[in-house]
Amino acid sequence: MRVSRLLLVTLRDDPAEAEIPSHRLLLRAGYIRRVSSGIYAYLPLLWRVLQKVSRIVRDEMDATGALETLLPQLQPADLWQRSGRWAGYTAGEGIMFHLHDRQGRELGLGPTHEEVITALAADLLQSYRQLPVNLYQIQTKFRDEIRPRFGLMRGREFIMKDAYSFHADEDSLRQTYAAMDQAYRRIFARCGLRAVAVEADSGAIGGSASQEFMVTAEAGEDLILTSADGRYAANQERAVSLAPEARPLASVPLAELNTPGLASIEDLCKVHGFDPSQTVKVLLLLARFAEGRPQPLLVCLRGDQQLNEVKLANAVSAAAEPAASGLLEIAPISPEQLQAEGLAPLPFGSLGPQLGDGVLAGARSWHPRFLRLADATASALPLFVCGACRPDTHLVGASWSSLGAQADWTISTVDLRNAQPGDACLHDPEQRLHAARGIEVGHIFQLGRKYSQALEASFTNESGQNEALWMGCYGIGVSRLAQAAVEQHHDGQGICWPVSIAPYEVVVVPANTEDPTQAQLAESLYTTLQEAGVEVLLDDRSERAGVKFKDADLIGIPWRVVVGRGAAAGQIELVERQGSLRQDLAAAELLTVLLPRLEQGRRGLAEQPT
RNA sequence: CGGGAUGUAGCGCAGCUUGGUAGCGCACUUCGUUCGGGACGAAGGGGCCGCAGGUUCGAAUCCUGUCAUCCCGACCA
Repeated sequence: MRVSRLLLVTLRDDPAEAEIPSHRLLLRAGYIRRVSSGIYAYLPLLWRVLQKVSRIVRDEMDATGALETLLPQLQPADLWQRSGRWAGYTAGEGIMFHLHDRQGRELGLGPTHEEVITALAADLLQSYRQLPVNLYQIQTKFRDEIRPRFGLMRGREFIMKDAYSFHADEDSLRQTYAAMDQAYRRIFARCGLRAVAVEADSGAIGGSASQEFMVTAEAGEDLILTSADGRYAANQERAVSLAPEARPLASVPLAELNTPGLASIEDLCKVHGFDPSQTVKVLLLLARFAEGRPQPLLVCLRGDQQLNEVKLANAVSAAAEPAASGLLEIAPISPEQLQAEGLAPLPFGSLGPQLGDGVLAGARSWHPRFLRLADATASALPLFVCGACRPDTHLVGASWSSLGAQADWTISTVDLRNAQPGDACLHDPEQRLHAARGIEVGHIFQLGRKYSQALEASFTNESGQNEALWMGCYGIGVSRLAQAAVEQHHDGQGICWPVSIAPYEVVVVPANTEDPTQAQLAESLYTTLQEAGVEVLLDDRSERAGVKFKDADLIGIPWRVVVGRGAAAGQIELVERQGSLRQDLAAAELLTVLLPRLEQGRRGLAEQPT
């Protein structure tokens, strides 16, 4: 391709709307244009990148025996009602774009495809003989993100590869899950990305085991915690660790402490000389559901620990009354909300675990009893400091039994704390957790039978019995991956694409187009490279050399062939975008020198074939 | 949705405090010189000052409303 015909529009200044390097560079180098918040046009250069990523994804998926398909983006509401996800995905902070057709029927724009594929499986899959089967597609997904961000990183419209596998039993599911794990590692390696697999929360998708693939980069939205020995890696949402030991509280009889104006753990400890690990803090929250009444929560944590909201949401979903389903949100209870419910004000700065359900009596819409949860670090404290449930008063030397646990109320112990960098690991307390930031580019799930049961997708097993299908699902954010690659591979001059996903592999730059010798040699090398199967650009623009070099660096073409002063003597210069290689050589030797290196680059970080 | 910020030419910005009818750099067009790391000179073209009301003889500038975009939080590939 000739650069003069490429519609290459590069910007000299950083666009004000972009914050992180990859977003800035994709805009500056002419890869994307914003059409609306979270909605981008993929310009020709980016489309080539996306196609290359897709090709690698296809290649590896096909190699596992998965079948490519293409499912509708416009999906009927009733499918989602049957799976129980319509309300959660459309009401409140739901992310599904939805609309009515001319008949008044409700439709959603597919944010994911479990419902469609499962309905299809129910139709197509009858016998264990057809199993296992794994279907995948690469298409645009629509999600009305609460906050679109960072260009392609979190768009409202984005390209995703999603795969769904169906199995006769859990063991078969585990095998395909493992095969996907391996395929994903190869995909990211072939794309030239350093990615790490971490244990993950399953989120709204549901199911049991799940694993995320993170491209490590400063701008990543996720915090990942890993052990130095590499045996443990998890998203902080999910990570478990050993909390630091609590400082023991001197054994004193239960006593009240006057604490005017001390409404935070920090102030309380500062004034009275306690350590935060000697205190129990109590959070009052309200869980709202798609179905069922709001549930007040009383959550206890050791004073030095932080609440993990994902763990809390999972615990609440598991423990909520049967009538409640589709957890929408959990938020702190405010004095205004209490008033709206017709309830008396509560002493928020000095709450204790012993706060009785009586304070909820007469609530207009809420469940009249607290769901009481305590983190294990709080439950394990023999003696602690906590609020007395009266303004400006705390208790010293409290214990769970002295407060009346088991008698007037019970509290469930669950893991609710955030694991922190520096915490000891469970698998080996000598190992500490280290933090890194990551961009989630892939996520694989063992779904189990959640969707197949809801949508009645069953098959006949070997003994003639009908059984619900076992399912797995496996996603890769293709457009996000492209931007993640830029985030991981750039420098002060621009993008440094890995060869395997670069829009073009080589750019031939005649330093001076006016010089016929240079122009002719450049043309001839351009042809030679094309004939050798190389994806090559010829920068035939009548720009000065500096402009062409700057643009080549900015758009990140991995190899540059400069045809300059040495052209008359048949000498050219070969420059690698990333790294330091820069060598003069005879034009006739170009293929001999370049092709082996290109071939290596095309494999990305994947192992050499043996 | 809560908190913060910004909307002036394709991009980056100034002008707004103190109202007088819009400017700079880059990009674009033409000509000339230049030609290995974003050249120089000359001459041009391009603006509903986000939008709508209001105040005023007069509004980019003051007031009110509204829309859009970005950042921090909840969501996720």
